[in-house]
Amino acid sequence: MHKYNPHEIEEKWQKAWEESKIFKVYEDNQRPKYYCLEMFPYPSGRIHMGHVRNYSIGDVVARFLRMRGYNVLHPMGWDAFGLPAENAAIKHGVHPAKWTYENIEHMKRQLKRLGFSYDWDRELATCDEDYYRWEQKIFLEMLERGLAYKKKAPVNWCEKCHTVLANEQVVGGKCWRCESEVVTKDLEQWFFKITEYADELLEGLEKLRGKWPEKVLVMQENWIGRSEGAEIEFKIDGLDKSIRVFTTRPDTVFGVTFMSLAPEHPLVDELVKMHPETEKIMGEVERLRKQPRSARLLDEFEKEGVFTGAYCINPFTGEKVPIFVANFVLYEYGTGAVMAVPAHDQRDFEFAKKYKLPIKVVIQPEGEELDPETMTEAYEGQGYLVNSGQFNGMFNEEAKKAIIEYMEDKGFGKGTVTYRLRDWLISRQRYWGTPIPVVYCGKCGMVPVPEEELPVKLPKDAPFTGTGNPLEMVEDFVNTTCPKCGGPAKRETDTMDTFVESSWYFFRYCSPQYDKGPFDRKAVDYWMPVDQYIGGVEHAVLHLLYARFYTKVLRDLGYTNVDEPFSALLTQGMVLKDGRKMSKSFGNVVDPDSMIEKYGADTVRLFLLFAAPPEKDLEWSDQGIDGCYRFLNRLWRLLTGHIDDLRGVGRDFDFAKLSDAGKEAVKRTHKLLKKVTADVEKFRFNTAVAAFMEYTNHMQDLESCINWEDENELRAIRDCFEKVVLALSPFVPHFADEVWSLLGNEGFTLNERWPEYNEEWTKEEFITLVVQVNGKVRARIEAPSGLSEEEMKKIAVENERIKKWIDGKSIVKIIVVPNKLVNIVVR
RNA sequence: GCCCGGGUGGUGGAACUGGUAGACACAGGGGACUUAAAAUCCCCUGGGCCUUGUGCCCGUGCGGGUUCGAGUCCCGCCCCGGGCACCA
Repeated sequence: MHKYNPHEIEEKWQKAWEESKIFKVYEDNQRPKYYCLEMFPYPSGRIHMGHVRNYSIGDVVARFLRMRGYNVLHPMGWDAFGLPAENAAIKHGVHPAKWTYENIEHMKRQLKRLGFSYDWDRELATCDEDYYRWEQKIFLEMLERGLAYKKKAPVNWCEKCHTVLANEQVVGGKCWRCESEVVTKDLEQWFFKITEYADELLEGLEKLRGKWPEKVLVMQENWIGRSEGAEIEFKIDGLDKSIRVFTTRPDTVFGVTFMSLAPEHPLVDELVKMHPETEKIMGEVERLRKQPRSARLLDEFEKEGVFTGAYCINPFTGEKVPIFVANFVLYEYGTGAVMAVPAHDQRDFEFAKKYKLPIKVVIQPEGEELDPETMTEAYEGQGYLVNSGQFNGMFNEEAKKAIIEYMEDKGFGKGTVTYRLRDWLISRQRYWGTPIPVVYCGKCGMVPVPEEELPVKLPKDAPFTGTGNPLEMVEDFVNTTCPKCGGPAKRETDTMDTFVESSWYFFRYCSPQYDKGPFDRKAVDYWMPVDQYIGGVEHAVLHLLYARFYTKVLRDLGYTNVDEPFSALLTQGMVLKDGRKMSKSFGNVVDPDSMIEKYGADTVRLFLLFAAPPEKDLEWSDQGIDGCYRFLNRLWRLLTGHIDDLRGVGRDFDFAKLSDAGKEAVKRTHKLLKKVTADVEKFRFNTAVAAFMEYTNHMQDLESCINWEDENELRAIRDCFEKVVLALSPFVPHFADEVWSLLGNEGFTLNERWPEYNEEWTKEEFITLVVQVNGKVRARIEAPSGLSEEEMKKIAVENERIKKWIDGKSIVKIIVVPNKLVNIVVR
């Protein structure tokens, strides 16, 4: 008898799979397609446990569906552009490309050691010219359509690193890398017009309800932040201009007592000139403008404002309203101007108290009299309008509509919708990214690089000094000729945010070598959308929103008719050690390689599937994985213990002629198959693995009772074991293929059909009849299954132990749950 | 503050649609085998009580409620995790 030797068999089967190209897939209209995708990794150097968990889950799904007759696309690749590569270049002098490709090499070997069923012929790296050239082409088309544009915008800028930082790279107002203060700078930056799709991105979420985690849907909803309201124009007193405000509470417009403008608002300079002490006020405004944006966005940051000296006119009341500049007003949101109603907005209330501005109540709640003199906070609830002219007495929700209608009629306002979502800033002043394919000509201005000149390649050599954008310093790259006039021109040196690459890689997988466009329409029509996407919840908004947006853009550019890329989403939890995320700094990293070394890949995969349901965080346990290894050894001994007897016999057997133990074994097997099938369908891998363990325990008990001399019995057991092995295949594929072959079979379990179970044999002959008296369990009785209600009642009532509880009492009623339970209600 | 999750033994987690709470595993205790150890196998393992039984009582964050019956449904709290947050 062979001992379970994971390393030997894993190496053997991985080689066999590779040689037979078992994971290669093609479009095939004869079979239903299934696109199973896991988020591709950043090639940071080594695979970590989080990846192994993610990909183990994906592999079960892919292998299961393939065995169920689907044509499964299961690709893998590399999200290969990004800052760590450039940091490595700065720190160790390795070229980002060398660093990245070496990491890919290593991580690919690690993934292969884990036995995942990827079609490696579809592998892609986003830093390949063949990949990013198509991204440049799509960019040009977006530019043409106005979906990509350049504008001056306030951004986070680190003086020391001489580069723009994304919001998430600003930690507590400081640069995450050099810890120097981040300032706000107005810079020309490239944006994608994601706001144009705000409504569609919001509505699209409805289609995904039930198939994406609710949490992710809600996060995207919040992020998009649609709010309905109105825009109202306030004329400036003594100036032929007006201020437009956005408000969600047009019903409170009669309560406006001042106006707040964002410091960046373009009218501010002009208004301040109306103040007698222009210079002093301008100084104050400048001070507010210099407050870092990141700090201004914090809740605790002190709210302050400056009176501009100017007034505007409330179009409803004709009242003069003072105009303030306030640091809490965001220029990017709404119109950058807010009508302040201190009685009904807490922020305005606090501001009014601070600067001693009037408070005017215009909404009265029922059964309560609001008095501006005694109010301690704003009343933001509903009520009836007062002090509001012809709208007095109206319920405020009604008044919203009436006031909007009135304004639209008179032409100084309208109902409108605003979003929190901003356009996507995609410029990065970094080397290791996709170059933005435009040039600047002194004569022609900004000129797109013609398509036939793509790709705009990253220059191989660039100085990685740690300051400034290396691309700017490569003369050969920067200096070029204008495609329009042939004159001297400068290249754009910004590269694209790496989230752009990950926004369409799933399309590229469908035809990764296609050289006539980003992807082959036919292949995409066949494979897309992704049927099951699996990855970490940390991408709930960023990547998953960008990818949805980009898909809609590709659709509108005519590349596809898919408008939601991921039909279903599973967000797996993190892998923790000692209750926290694994990290080098905390020294609690468990290295997958060392675990594979110790137990083999199958054990590692099995533990990650068993230790927690996929969507929950998983606590790594050295003892836990040990338990999984012991289980596989026990299972191995069970399945191979009589292998020489089993190998020679057929599979057809006569159930009726089996021994009791044989019958029991067959029934256990079919019940197991039923349970595992149902669990895998629902992604409940942890309970599926538990079912295998339970099965193994029971079969060990039966082992000595089974008649190993009887041919019919042997045939039955062989059939059972083969079915079990097939069901194990998605979980522990090397183990399964080895036992499959020891049982005398050719080929791979992955090419076999998922085992069917016989419903007849999953039925219990006997049940435990639970008898309750007044809802408390008082007896458990072994009884044949399928009894009628009357028979169950009879058994219950006549039971000795039950009699004790019901004698001398009157039975009020008896509730029967067929095949399960009887509850006798007595008084 | 708002919005999502979640709270079950010493631990990770089970429990279909309201019907036996604690499957499976880990840890712990006891035993078998062994000169010994490892490996393996067997038994016990939520708390309490006594009359040691096929026993009784309590027990799924807390307090109420609905129901013959609640971990599961409803109401009100507490705690933990995550997300958003001066968004007008």
